[in-house]
This record gives sequence, C-alpha cells and structure tokens, in this order.
Amino acid sequence: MANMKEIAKMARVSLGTVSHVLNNSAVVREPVRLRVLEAVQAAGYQPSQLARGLRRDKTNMIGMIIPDITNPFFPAVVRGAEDVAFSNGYRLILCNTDNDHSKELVHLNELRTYLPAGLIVIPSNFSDLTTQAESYRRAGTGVVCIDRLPKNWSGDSVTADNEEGAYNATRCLLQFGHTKLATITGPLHLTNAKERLDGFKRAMREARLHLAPEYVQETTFDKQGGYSKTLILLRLIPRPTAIFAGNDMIALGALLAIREAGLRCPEDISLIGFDDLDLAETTNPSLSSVSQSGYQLGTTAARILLDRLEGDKGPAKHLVLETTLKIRHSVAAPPGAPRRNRASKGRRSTKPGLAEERA
Amino acid sequence: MANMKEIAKMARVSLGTVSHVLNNSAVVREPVRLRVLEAVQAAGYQPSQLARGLRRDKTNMIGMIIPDITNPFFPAVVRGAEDVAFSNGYRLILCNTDNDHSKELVHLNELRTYLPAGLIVIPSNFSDLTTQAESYRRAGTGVVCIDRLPKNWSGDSVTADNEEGAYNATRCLLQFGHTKLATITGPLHLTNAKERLDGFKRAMREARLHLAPEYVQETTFDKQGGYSKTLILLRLIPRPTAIFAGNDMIALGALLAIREAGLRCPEDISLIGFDDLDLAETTNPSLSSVSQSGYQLGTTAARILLDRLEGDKGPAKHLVLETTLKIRHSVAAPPGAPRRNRASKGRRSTKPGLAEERA
DNA sequence: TTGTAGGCGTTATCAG
DNA sequence: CTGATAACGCCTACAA
Repeated sequence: MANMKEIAKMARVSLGTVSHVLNNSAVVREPVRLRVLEAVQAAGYQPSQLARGLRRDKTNMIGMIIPDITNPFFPAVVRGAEDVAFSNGYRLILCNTDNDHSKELVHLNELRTYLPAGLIVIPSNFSDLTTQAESYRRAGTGVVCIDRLPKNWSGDSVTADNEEGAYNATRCLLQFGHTKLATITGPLHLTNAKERLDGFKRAMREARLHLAPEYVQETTFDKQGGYSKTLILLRLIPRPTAIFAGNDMIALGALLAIREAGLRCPEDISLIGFDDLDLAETTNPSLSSVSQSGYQLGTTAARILLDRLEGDKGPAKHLVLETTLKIRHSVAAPPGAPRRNRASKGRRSTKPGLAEERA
Repeated sequence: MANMKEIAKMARVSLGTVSHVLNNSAVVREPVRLRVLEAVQAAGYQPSQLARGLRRDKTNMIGMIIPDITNPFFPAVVRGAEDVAFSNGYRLILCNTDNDHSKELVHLNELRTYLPAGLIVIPSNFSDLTTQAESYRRAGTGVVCIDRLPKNWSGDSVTADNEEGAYNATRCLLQFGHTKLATITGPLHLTNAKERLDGFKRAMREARLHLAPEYVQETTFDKQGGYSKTLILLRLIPRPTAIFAGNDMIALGALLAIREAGLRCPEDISLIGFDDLDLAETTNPSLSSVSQSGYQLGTTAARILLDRLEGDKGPAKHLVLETTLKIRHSVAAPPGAPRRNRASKGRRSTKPGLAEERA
C-alpha cells in the first residue's frame, strides 16, 4: 500500500507538506496542494490508522462491549452506536462478554492497547467497570455506560427510564382490574432489573395492594428463566391473574409455561414484558411490552462520546430515555371481572404524553 | 500505560530481551526470563497492538462486514465469528453496509489501513468485493465470503445449501398435496435468493407441475416485501395454496397479508420460510422454515481465516453447510384435500439424514 | 510557505 | 544468550 513518502515523491514535495495538506496543519500554496491531492487520488492513498494512532496517541476506534450480540435487544444498540460513530469517522470494535466479568476485563485491558477514542459499555454481571473506567479516564479516554450501571458508576450513562416504564405497565394491569399481580424480575443486582421491580412496587403501593413475597420471582433475563418461574407462580394459591415480566424473553417463557399449564393468555393470565422486541408483535397472543429504543440508546451514547472527544469537559451526564407502553393482546381483564372498556380506561390511566397503542 | 522500555528497566535487562521473552523469539536464561515476567505482571503490561501491528505489518483484528446487524439473521453469524476469533486472540471490527456497495467500499478501503489479519464479508447488493479482495490477497490478507457471493467470486466461501434447502421445503409442500405453489424470492441478483428459487423450481419440475411466471414474485428480503407480494399472489386466479418464502422476514410479511385478506394459515394457505429465526417458533401459527445455522456460518468462516493465517496455502475453499427443514404449524394439506397423515408422509418424503421435526 | 528530523512502541537484525 | 539499533508510517515542532 502506498505511504506518505511515495505520495511526496509523486507530488514532488516533501513528506511534511503532504501531511500538512492532509491535516490542514499549515497553509500550503494552492498549486502544491493540488498536486498533492492529485497524487493522493491517483494512488488511492489512505493514511495508516495504525501509524497515525501510534503517533497521535489515539485511534478512531470505539470499543463497544456488550453481553451478547445474539440477545435480540442488543443489535439495535450496536447499530445506533455504529451509525453515529461511522458518520463521524469512527469505527466500532465489538466485544461480547457473555455477562462474564472476567471476559469483560480481558476486553477492557486489551482494548486499551488499541488506544481507542472511547468506550461504550453495557456492563456484565458484577462488572468491575467503575475501576477500569477510572484508568481509561486518566488516559483521557471517555467511557459511556449504557442500559445498566455497575456498582458506584459515576461517569456518563444512558439508560431507559426503567422505573417509570415498569410503573406504567403495572398501572395498566391494575386498571384492567387485576389485583393479584406477580412479577418475574431479572437478576436484581442489575440496576435495570432492580429499577423495574421498584416501578412495579410503587404502582402496587399506590394501589394499596399487598404484594406477597412469593409473587416476586427473580431469575435470569431469558426464556428459560421466565418459563420456570412462571410454573412456580402458577402453582401459588391464589394464583396471580397478571404477570409483569422483567423483559420480553422472560415474558416469552411465561407465555410458554402458561400455555403448557393449560391456561390461556390473556383470558386467565395477563402478561406484559419489557423491551418491545420485534417478536412481541408476532407472538400468539401478541405481547404487550414496555418499549424502549435500543437504537436511540446507542446513538445517544455515541453522541456523548463524540462530544467528549470534541472537548466537552462538563460533569458526568446521566441521560434517561423515555419508554412507551405498547398494549397488545396479552392483556385483558381478569377472569370473572366485568368486561371493561379498556381503551378509554387505558388512556385515562396514563400520563399525558405517554404513548399507548393497540398494535 | 507502561511500555516495554519501562519493563526492561524494572527487570534490569535490555529492551530486546523483554521482546524475546514476550515472543519466545530467542531462548532467555530462566532467572532473567522470570524477572521479566514478574515485571510484566507487576506493571500489568500489555504490548501496544498498534505498535506491534505497525511493525509486523499485520494486526490481530478481523474486519467483519455485514449488511445490517439488526437483521435478525446476522447476529448469530457475527457471534460465531467472534467466538472463534476471540479464543484465538483476534478481535472483530464490525461494519454495517446497509447493502450499499459504496458504503461497503468505504469500509473495505478504510479497513486496509488497520492492516487486519483477515476479512469476513457478507457482500452487499452489487458488491464489488471480488476486485477489492484481490488487492487484499496480494497484501497477504485473507478474505472469506459468506452467506452469499458477489459476482465472479473465486476465493474462500461458506454458504448454506440454499438450493437443497429450498428443494426440500418445496417437496414437503408437494407431499402435503399442494399443486398450486408460489414463491416469493429475495433479490435474484443475490446468489442465495437465486439458489433458493432454483431449488424450488427443481422440485416443481420433478413433480411435473407447471409454474406460472406470476407465481414467482421477487422482492427484498424483508417483511414489507413479503407483505406486498403476498397480496399480489392472493389476488391470482387460481389462488396458490402454498407459498415458499425466500426467508423468514418475507414469510412474516406473508403471514400478515394472509391474515389481513381474511384467509387462514395453514387452512387456506401453507407457508414455509427460510433461516429459522427465533421468531419462527413464536408466530401464530408457528412458522415452518428451512433452518440454517448462522452461528456455524460465522465459526466456519473464522476457522478458514485462521487456517490461512497459519499458512494454509491450499486452493479456495467453498464450504456448503447443510440445512434442516423444520415443519411447524404453518403447513397443512390444501383446502378440500383429504386429511393426510403428515408425520409418516413427511418422514418418507425426506432423504435419509434430513432432520425434520414438528416443533 | 516548505522541508527536516525526532519519536510514538514494537520487532528484527546483528554484533558482542 | 543478550543488548544496541534500525525500521514500520505518520505527525509536529522547528528550522530554513
């Protein structure tokens, strides 16, 4: 591949001049400038990002660390980040941690040696990101944490309004007339799972409903977890008539368990998930869910990073994105209850500006 | 961050010795070796991949270029590639092309300046990969093409057996008693779409069934395309009783259109997709599909690349992965036909070794 | 305004 | 077996 020296020779100028033209680091006489540009064009020259990074102590790479790209919520996040990054000349290095904090550490340590311009991280379980990010920040590298936060995180962050989303979902169930509400949460050491539980509890408290401890089941954020915990819930007496699931994968497992138990959703049990994955629309019945935009999560995080790169030295940002409740066919009045006009009910139930639609 | 010079000082040896210890490029006296290793440990030293890459003329990065990570089929491919790459010390740079060949070109050109160890590419529409890859190969960088191939591709490739998968799916429909089969294909300039159509046609030919041209609809590989083309098919007289969709997204759109037209799947129209995405299991009715392992596609491609890196100079490899037909509830006998015992029928219908299951 | 030279952190070569 | 030293390609003072 052509290098600067060759371009210099082709344009009959010195190496430095080529660099100056390329970086606008000095004003170069127009005819000379043109000669250089022509040579660059002719040779299809592109500067070595490696050499440039080494010299500048910073590359145009952004490290993106996520639990698992095959988890259906994350691709949109990655895509959002990549779009903003790409259009600003940055590239993404993608790392999966499988929620394993030691794998995360490996990535964190290795990424450093690429001198990335910044990091966007969805922390793994028990992540030690706070410590690591400190050392990145000392080196002038920004770290933005998204979706959920590790212990003691004080840096930039972008998350969904999990508490509010869960609160709204729960209120919706309440307004359908349910009183025996259960929830299946994700791992409660994850901030997003915890916040969703908090929102659920707040709605319950406000409705002055008692929440039996066995009505709160904690599990992993996947189908299997939702399935097994739902089986437990279905054996309880009295049996809950509505379940708020910590995310859509859990809800999917719940749907399966409900069906296998010979019960029907929504006639016997109503169900609301979280994330509003694409599949929520196509399940049977279609799944109600708290919608959050993974794409926006990604773009926002990248945006913050770029602002930092451009010199924003302000205090840590903590952006919280709004959620939207999508009511589909997995929600109905509890068995035996008089049929309600849910549309008007639902509309009254929600704050102004909270979108709600029957899809 | 600590560098080699510091390690050398800490261990009271010369810079070269540190390098030798780290790369086993020369035998170093045990006590000295230990001193170096200790210093490395103590300082948490990791060699700069940038400097190393510059010097060695090759980094440990693998460029992965795909159309769009939010397309549900691709995450598994990426994950497969990342897994084998990671466990061999390589990292992935992820690039989305949006099927835009000019964006692909930008990535291809820029990636070069990172001196990647190799490239794994799912080519965009009208990709010029063949030309580009040539220049990469001249530089000693391997390029593996997966899922679909650009024009005149002669390098390493990994694809699914699209023709055979489509053939089996079509045969299944035939054996259910359908005679009016239609297909909605992806863009036929994409090899995978073309091969799937070929398989469909072969089965039709073998069954001595006439295939009216309007029974073959070409569109994009997405829900919208499937939806609109299905509406067209449903207006045909006679109306097809079975549709083979070029992929699951098309099938999803078809499902929607069928429902909206007031028809039922599978009672009025049977449907089979391709890819066997996760959502195929959860649609209503659950979607039959030709299953291909995206994960395996990714691992296989990465494996080939690593073999090349380790010196494999053999001729171009063209690996073709098997598919599996998954029959779910979207397939039944055509309306008016006597009910058949599909289980035995289905089993007899397929070649030995072809897995088939009702999920 | 243009050219020169030093150095970023490694690795590889070559004396000792 | 160990230690200097010269690249790798680029950027940036600084000198001309």
